[in-house]
Amino acid sequence: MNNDQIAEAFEQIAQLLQVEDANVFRIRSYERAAETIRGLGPELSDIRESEAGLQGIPGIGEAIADKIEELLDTGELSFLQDLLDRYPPGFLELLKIPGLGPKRAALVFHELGVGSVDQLEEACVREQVRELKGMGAKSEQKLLQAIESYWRGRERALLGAMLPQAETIVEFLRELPAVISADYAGSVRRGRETVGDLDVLATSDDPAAVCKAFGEGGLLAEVTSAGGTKVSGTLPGGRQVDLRVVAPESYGAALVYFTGSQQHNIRLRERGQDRDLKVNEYGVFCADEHDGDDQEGERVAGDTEAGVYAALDLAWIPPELREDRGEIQAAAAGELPDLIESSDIRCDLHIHTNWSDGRASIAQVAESARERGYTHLGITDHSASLHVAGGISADAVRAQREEVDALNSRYVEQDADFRVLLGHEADITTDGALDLTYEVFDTVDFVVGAIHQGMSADADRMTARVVGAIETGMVDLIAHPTGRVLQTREAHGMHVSELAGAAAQFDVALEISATPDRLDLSDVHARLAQERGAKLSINTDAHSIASLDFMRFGVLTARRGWIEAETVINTWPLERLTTAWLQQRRGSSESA
DNA sequence: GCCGTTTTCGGCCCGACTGTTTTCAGTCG
Repeated sequence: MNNDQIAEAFEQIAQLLQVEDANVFRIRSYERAAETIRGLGPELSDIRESEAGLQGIPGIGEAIADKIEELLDTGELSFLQDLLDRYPPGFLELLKIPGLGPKRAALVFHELGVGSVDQLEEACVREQVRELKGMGAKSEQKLLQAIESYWRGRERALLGAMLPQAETIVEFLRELPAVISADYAGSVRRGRETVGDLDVLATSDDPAAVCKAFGEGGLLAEVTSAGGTKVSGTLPGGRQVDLRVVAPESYGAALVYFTGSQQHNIRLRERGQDRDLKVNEYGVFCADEHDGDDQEGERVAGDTEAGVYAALDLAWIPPELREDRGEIQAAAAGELPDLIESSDIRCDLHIHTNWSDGRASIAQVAESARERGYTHLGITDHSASLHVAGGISADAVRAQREEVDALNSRYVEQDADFRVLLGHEADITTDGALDLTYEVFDTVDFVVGAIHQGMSADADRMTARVVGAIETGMVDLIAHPTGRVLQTREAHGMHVSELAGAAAQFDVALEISATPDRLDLSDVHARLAQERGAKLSINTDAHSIASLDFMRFGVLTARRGWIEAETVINTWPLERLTTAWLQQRRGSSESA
């Protein structure tokens, strides 16, 4: 079992214990364990064998460690199975309906026998739910609406789809007269690869006016809840949006609170408690000494995020790191990473042109890259064996070479600070061979290795294929290393730790594909790779001009992985990339 | 269930909004 599967088991335990009305702190322990495990780079099976062991992981004690061992050894967990056996198979899905939490799920199950979303819908239509204690006609109606939008929206959406929408909403808010400032927060601001709903924050001296204007502004298909400082609703696509409005002096505290993550916020508030400070979305306050007195203590911070963190003796923590994955300890010790920024990116090294399955010409792509402020660019069309993507022959590669050389000559004549590199995306075939002739290898400036076929093989075989390609010394960069496609295809089992080790040893870069439905390596895997000493490369894998804009999603993913600019070859000046790295690598592979 | 050089027991983040309520539980983030 891999880490995600084990985390999933603990999430299910937490949910079922909530339904069973268990101790809330016991539930929190399982939730925290699940999130911690999702954020781990190394596999639990490896950690178990290490010196520190499973209980060396924060939030993992004896009981949970035992359960991890059982899962690793048997693939099953009797404790979870016993819980699951008490409910019908579709029961956990019920908890995904907004407005139906664990208490009401237990209620409809025990009173009405409802054990799935379908059955809940039926019970609402039959007006049975309104008869239950604490429920009424209105809650029944809300549940029906929630079910409908659940069917429409399903699960989480891709960051690539939601970030532009968040920006649109923020623009709208900023134009309202009553709004002083507005920003998006939540998981979009943290750059998570998928997003459940949008969280937006505004400051104003007249919050009620902002809430009213937002609710009536036409952006929302439906308003589900509206108060004086908070509005919730759904976008036309069914996606939920929450707006919160606070006074300017609370802006920083509200931004921290609303950006999360939940676990990060809990850590901050605990840290506040240690210092006799109360942290909430309005600010940081001296904890009140007097019993039974509701008066708030003196405000010590709140208008800026940096002030809030400073009050807790912490450096400001970039939003992408706020996942309770060690960032608070790092901030306390002054050891936060110097994260890569979009402005550090000088090139995109994985781009398809109309020589294979891309839409634009080399010259068009190059011009577009120049406009984006890049100083160089790598063209990488598919190798011959990838017929479905119009893979190109050795003759075609030679013709590309001539075209690229001619283009570069023009840049030299124009005294332009821009060059095109000719790369080649060589397929790693099902038998582990590299679809690359020496002729092509000698013609191009660099080679990207990638798996596009035979992805159902097991983890050992998949890893061996890619490591084998790395060991040829003919590959400079591994594209979308684990092969996952978000919400479509699971990562093929790949031992990323082993892969990163080989990449570090042979000085091969691993890609963070910036394509929104890939983001592969993931944040967690990228962090692991950097820790193992591997170089990384952030690329769009663009097949059109517009897709060059995906770069920022790759940068966000890298930042979530604690990646510094130095690790990423796209931040290096051209000379360093070509002379100091590519040519040196090729020299060493030829002499080997 | 986890955690701790003040603690191995007794703590564990904080607030808004809704609907069904005569004062608050449930849900959400």
